[in-house]
Amino acid sequence: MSDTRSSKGSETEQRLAYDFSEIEPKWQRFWEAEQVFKAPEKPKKDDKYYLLVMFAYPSGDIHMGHFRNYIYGDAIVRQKWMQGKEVLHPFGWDAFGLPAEQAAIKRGLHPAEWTMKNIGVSRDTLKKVGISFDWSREVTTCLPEYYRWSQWIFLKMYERGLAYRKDSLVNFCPTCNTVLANEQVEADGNCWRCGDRVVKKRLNQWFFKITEYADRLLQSLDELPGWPDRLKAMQRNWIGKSIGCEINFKLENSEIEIPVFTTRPDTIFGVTFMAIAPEAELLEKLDIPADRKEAVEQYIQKAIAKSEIERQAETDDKDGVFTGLYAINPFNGEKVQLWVADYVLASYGTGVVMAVPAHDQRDFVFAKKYGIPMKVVIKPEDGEAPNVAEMTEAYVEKGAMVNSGDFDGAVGQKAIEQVTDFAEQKGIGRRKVNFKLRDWLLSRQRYWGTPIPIIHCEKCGEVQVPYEQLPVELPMEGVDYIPKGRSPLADAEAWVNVACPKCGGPAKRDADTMDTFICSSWYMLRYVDNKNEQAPFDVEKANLWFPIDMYIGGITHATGHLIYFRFFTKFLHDLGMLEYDEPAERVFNHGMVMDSQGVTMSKSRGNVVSPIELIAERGVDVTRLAMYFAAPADREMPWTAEGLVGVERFLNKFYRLIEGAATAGGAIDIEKRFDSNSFSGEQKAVYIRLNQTIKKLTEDIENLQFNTAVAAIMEFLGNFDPAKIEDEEFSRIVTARVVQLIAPMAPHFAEEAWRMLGFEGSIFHSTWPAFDENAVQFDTVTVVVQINGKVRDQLEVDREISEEAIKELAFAREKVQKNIEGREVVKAIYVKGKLISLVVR
RNA sequence: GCGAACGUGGCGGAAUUGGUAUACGCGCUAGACUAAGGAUCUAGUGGUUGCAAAACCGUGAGGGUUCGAGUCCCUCCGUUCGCACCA
Repeated sequence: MSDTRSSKGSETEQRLAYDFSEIEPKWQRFWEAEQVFKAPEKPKKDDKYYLLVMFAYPSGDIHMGHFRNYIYGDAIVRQKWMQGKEVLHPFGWDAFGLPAEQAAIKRGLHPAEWTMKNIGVSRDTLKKVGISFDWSREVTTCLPEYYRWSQWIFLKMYERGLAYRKDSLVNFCPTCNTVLANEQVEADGNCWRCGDRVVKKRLNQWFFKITEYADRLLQSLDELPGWPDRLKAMQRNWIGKSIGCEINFKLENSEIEIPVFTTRPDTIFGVTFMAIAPEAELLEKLDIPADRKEAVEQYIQKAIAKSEIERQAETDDKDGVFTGLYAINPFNGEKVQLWVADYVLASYGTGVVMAVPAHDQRDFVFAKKYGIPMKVVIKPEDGEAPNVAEMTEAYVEKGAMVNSGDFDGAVGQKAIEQVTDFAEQKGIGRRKVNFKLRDWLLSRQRYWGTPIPIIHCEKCGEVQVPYEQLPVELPMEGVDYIPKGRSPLADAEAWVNVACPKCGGPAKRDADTMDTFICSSWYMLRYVDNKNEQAPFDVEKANLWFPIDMYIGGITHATGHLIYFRFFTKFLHDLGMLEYDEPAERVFNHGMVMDSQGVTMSKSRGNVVSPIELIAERGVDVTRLAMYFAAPADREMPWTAEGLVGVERFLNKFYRLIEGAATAGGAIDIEKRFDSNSFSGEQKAVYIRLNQTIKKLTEDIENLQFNTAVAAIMEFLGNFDPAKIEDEEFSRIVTARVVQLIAPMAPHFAEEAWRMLGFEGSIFHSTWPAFDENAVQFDTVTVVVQINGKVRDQLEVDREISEEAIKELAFAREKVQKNIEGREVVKAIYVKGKLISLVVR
């Protein structure tokens, strides 16, 4: 055995039996030089495997969370290579956006400089940790060769009316000086980046009409069995489909119509007031009586000034103000008060609700507070109608209609249909589907993003930049990009002033940039053809590689990126550029890395563990194995350095085993077939255990159950002692097989071992071991004997023993006799190969 | 409030889906080898009782179904995550 107590200095005694600091870089260089992980241009459709990990935001160096994410994908693709698949495993950088810009400004650097520097550092690190990315496919979204095609897709959307501008009340972060998408406002109403309070502002902004795809985005979820249920549930919730009815009320003494959306048209006769959102545009059309005007205006101003957070905190306490106006219920001609109330959302439905306090809890609370009457119009099907005076909460269940004229007696869903039919016949309403999903606000008044390829001409209006003029490059010089509340590009005179592509007259470029989530909505397609200068990607190549077989990333993107990239995919499918209209067959959300106390790692808490330091100290493979082993891949992982100890010991043992097998000399014929009938007892046991382990590893890696995969190898080697086996060749083949099994998870170690055992070429071009289906079970099994549910004895029997024979054996046992003595056996159940259950009385 | 997931030794976690609970690893205890051990090897390690054989208890709590429940059903308790006035 070699002396391993060398080099590393006095502090860090080397723990491994081999010098990882020499071995690991050596194999990394080998993989790069031999292009071991280079994806083919055009794979064979049936043999391709596209594994995507979410690309990185280059905000510094990679951290433990990235590392965890990437080693999971890495193990899978390494196994796929060995299983003969043609693999695409690319990586890139989500390089535009606010965080980079802010970080750069803070350091007095240009965002491009800061970003490219971080990309360089992170790429180096990823190479040092030996992740098997095909670097020739690298994509960087802030480079013109990439964002040119983001602009191209934008224009395609624009041409189809899916990208449009409108005045809109938008989320605006005063600190970041920009508008935000709904998805970028945290649940508490604060900005996702700076955490400060978001306010509403009416601005002219660009939107993607993602709502046009709402139904398809929802429906396809049912056809994605490989997506986690939790994720699909979150998306369904976010899209939020409601089927209902739009009913037109009329303003009293006026031709103004007040449409409302309701999912409960069967409660129409119970409407006792209407409520309109403070921000609703309809409000501007109303002629508020003079004596109410001041009160109403004050209320509106107060409500709009309130942040989302305040309004959401008030779900129990609703307030509003009476407008002095009345609306007419088209079903019964009743006159009801029209209120302004901030519990009504301007952005959902029509911004007005018909309030039915007896049957809606919110309306109930509001009516109670302001003494507005209530009217019961629904009763339990087999019960009495609730008494208004005694109600402490709204009766929201469906039931039978009462006090509803000709509709009395109609029940549940049928009642809803009848009322809706009536409304449609009379032309006072119509069926309507509403979604919670809103159109995607995509423009940003910031510098560091993809310029929007639109030109505003005084004469021609909005004109698209001709395709041949793409990309509209983001100017690197001459822009003061420090945020001032309006687009920095608007002040870049040399850039913004252009000739109109249509009339040649004076015009200005649109000075907004695109939300970064646009860059990440189609990057998975650029990877298939990242150097294409004619199109975003080649259609044939995309169809060969798509769909993504496995997409790994955090759940944090559930209702953002993971919806957007589905939207883009469907759009490109509609353009005829993709056969598939869903991007990914399987999605896997890995858990987060926590510190040893179970607290999220963060710079501000100072509990961050650096993967770079860790691998420098203990080696990549040890760190990887410790992470695979520490917790199931989809769960939070509390990181402790103790976890490294076990895998270090294990790798040392394994290394010694390989040294032994290597010194035995001679070439190994790893495909040699054995006649298991000629095996000695111990040899046969090893053979069966090996086959069990191969089966386990084959399945566990495919299913991302790495913790049990590592355990299975440990268990196998714990029971494997070549000294007990006479057939030296057999032992060496077994050793080589186990090296193959661990290769996806400890790749450097495995390459080294592979070479030591006399093989040539990369182990990842060797063939993943097949298991012998006939040799995964032992001939004898342990059958336990339960008496009244308690285990009393166990028998070692032939696997195929008959039920009669084993019962006879069982009853003959002393321990069994002792326990059934003097009692009657009323039942005897035999579960093959597992147990006998006796019931005695 | 709604939705989802989870709760197993001192710790991280296993359990072929209803069939020997605690695999694998950490830690701990004892022993071996040593000048030495923070190296390595061997054995042990859920709890209680017992010299032992063995018995009883045991997967958040309580109940149920079953020959048999960590696993299925019901009622609670707790933790985590997501959504949150969507009419």
